Amino acid sequence: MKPELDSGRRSSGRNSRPVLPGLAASFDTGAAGRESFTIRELTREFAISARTLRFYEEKGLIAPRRNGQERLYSRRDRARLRYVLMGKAVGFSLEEVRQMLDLYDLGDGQATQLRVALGKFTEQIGRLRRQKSQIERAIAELSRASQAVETMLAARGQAGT
Amino acid sequence: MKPELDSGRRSSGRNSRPVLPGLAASFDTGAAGRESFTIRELTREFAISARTLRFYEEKGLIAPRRNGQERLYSRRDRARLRYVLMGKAVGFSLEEVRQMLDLYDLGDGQATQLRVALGKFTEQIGRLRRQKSQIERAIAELSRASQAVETMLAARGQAGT
DNA sequence: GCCGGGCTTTACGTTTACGTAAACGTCATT
DNA sequence: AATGACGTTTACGTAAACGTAAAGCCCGGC
Repeated sequence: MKPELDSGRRSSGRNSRPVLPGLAASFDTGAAGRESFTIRELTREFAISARTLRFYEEKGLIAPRRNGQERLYSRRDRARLRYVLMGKAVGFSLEEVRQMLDLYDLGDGQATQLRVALGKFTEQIGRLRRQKSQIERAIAELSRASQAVETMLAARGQAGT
Repeated sequence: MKPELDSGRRSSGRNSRPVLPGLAASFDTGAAGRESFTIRELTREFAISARTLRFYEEKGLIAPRRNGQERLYSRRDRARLRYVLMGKAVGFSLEEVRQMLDLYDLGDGQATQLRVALGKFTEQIGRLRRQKSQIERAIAELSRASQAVETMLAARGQAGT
């Protein structure tokens, strides 16, 4: 299954300043002050399930520290999460997002990493454009079909009169 | 997994007269003359695998008669297949296509059936439009991000000089 | 002492549309 | 008899991103 375009409905006030790599992370808008967050807080802020957060952790996307058993998310974890959600929203798979995050972690903001990310963005834009034109074709096709059916129905109506 | 928009690359000459319900089926263009087809012939004509054809049969989309063990596809089967592929191409799931085909089979071209199909078309157009605008948002987002990264790279370049 | 919440882990289930063996039958060649 | 090419059936595997139990730990409250 290809990564489904996320509906992009985040609920973080109006603070979401979407950009992406080494950008969203550094700006770290919203929820100022807070030092760490519980899993519930994040589920509420981003409107995702706890399962989802654990799943992301399992996939190596986020790595909150523990207070005994409990997960404690730092602001950095939260930033990464936002990055993940934004990545999803623009159609990246979690795996792709992970790769970019990993790169980003290596040496902060190195040119190479920026270029890699840029490449991925460009690629993704291409994929999206192709998808878009497919969708446009499909819409055109369906519109034609609808027209045809409507015509048929009209004919029936006439005949029935 | 949501039904992925098919690439829509059928190879049936230039004869594909796409419309859809009770239309494509009746026109039955191309490959004139032939009375029945083997599984291989259809795989070649429509560029799909034999597995796919058997799968469609398993799902109740096509029901070729048998010559012993061998499947023999009639022109009607072939028309249904084309309908299925076109349905896929505009984003319907096989299940949805099956429903429409079933309807169509009941009483040929009844107004009710046409209306049902029309409803599905309209719905699907709506879904596609929503997808399209999501994609447009994603593209815009990614373009912005690319711009930002390029700017950063440019800054690096400058700094390095 | 028990109840309700919230946290945890492990692990199987879901969806869609096939791919991919495995294993065998049937002809026509070679 | 062996090799291909084509056909068949049964049935498990795959991808992506979680959902959904099931079962247990720990805490405050009544």
